[in-house]
Amino acid sequence: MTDLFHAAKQNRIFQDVVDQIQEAIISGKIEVGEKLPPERELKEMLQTSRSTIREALRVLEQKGLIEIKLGMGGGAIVTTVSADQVTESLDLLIKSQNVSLNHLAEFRERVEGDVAELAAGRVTDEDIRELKKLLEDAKKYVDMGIDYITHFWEADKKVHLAIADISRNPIYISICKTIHYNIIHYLMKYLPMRVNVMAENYKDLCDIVESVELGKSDDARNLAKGHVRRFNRYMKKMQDEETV
Amino acid sequence: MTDLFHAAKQNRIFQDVVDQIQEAIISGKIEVGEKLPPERELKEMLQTSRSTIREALRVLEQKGLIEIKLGMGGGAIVTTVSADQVTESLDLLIKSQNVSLNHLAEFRERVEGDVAELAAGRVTDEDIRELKKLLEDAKKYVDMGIDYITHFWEADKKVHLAIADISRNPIYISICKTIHYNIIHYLMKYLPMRVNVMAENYKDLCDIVESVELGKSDDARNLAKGHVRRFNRYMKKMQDEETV
DNA sequence: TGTAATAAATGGTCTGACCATTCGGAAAGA
DNA sequence: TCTTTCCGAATGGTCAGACCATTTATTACA
Repeated sequence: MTDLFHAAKQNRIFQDVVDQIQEAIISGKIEVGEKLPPERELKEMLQTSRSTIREALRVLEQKGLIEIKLGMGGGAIVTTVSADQVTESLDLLIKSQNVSLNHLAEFRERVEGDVAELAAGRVTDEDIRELKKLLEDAKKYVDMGIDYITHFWEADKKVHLAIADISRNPIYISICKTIHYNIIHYLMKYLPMRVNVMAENYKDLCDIVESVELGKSDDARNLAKGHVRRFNRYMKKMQDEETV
Repeated sequence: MTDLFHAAKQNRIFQDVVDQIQEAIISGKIEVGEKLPPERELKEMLQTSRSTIREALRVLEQKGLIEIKLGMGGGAIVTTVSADQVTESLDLLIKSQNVSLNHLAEFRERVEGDVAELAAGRVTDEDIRELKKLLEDAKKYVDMGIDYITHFWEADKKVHLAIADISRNPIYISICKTIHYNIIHYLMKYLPMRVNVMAENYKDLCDIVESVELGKSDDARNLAKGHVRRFNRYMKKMQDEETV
């Protein structure tokens, strides 16, 4: 029913099972948290075989509609659809379309700007406390020197994702996750391993957080955008030198 | 390997099969268009049972990595990953009511702005010809009146997607596709069925295309953003009235 | 030569068995 | 009586082997 996307391979029984269960979930006939009947019962209910039921469950699981637990009291539990599936498919898309660093960078500049802008308009005191804590972590790694650059990037990522959370927009949140998951590989490869890069980056983060705290949307946007852009330039430069 | 997202239910053999095949596909060891070995061979190669292989194939199929054909000469064919899976997951997310129209609208405003800006910097004469042709189509439906509003939205969508193409950034292209696929449902539901809405919209499109043609990035961005924003306001108003 | 019958390859389904994990309750011990 | 241990049932995971349905290639026949 939802699948306007696949050319309806007909006569696939498991697809019919998928459709029926998905319909039941989306329409709310089965609540989130509820358990589907065990495979052996579904088999009877739908007058089919267990293997067919299981293939259908694999599809539903991959769609993020159910989660399967082992053992007695286990089974297929209807889950709240999260952004994870969007993230995963976007991730696959990026990986297999050979999206270049430039494409990703161009996209990231704008997304991080948007997110910072939105966050500045929606931040709470609680959020600020969380951000400050994350900044402290980052600062720690800056002080510990270049050997901790990996830890620093982790902390940096956490700050960015925290800001994304503050945007309160699940689309931006999942997209930021995807970007960071994909960009880390480039960061490691192309960013110069110098202490002042860490320090510079840390300062940027502080500035962005400050604008967000003060609710200065435009500043937050521009700072975030500029921040990402500068690092994109670093990376591009390194990349170009490499290919000479 | 790609799945940092699921809590790694270990000891699931089919998951291991999924990972191995996915790795082979993403890394390019198997080219797009190539066929995977038949199930009975995979079974031997991976020292497992056919049902396990099949469950893995269901997952890969759902991920959009393979496509399965029946009969002799059929089998699992590696496909180019399209935006369809992203679209489908986002679609599910929206249906499960974790993403509201507001979230989608907020996101779209910015994305369309970005895309128009990029397009203005990269457009060719060829592109302009194509855009002008699409605008003519749209105009036709405007003139034909309110009964053709569905056709008009189709034409409108084509213009937006054409502009996305001109951005030359596959990430933006995929995301625009996803947005438009998901927003059409709201358009139908909430946009007032008045002729002047069509006319207004058409005029916006013309303005945007003109800025793109002239390479005025900032204008293009602001026009596109404003265009989307106004329609978001329309939709929000209708939605609010509905829930009173 | 062209068309129809046939065979072979391949995915789809079914059955029934056994294994692995988990949880609750029964049994054993303190 | 309370706690700990252990066993067994429920449930998902895997396996083997059979047969069906669809599609394509081949062969036979007119």
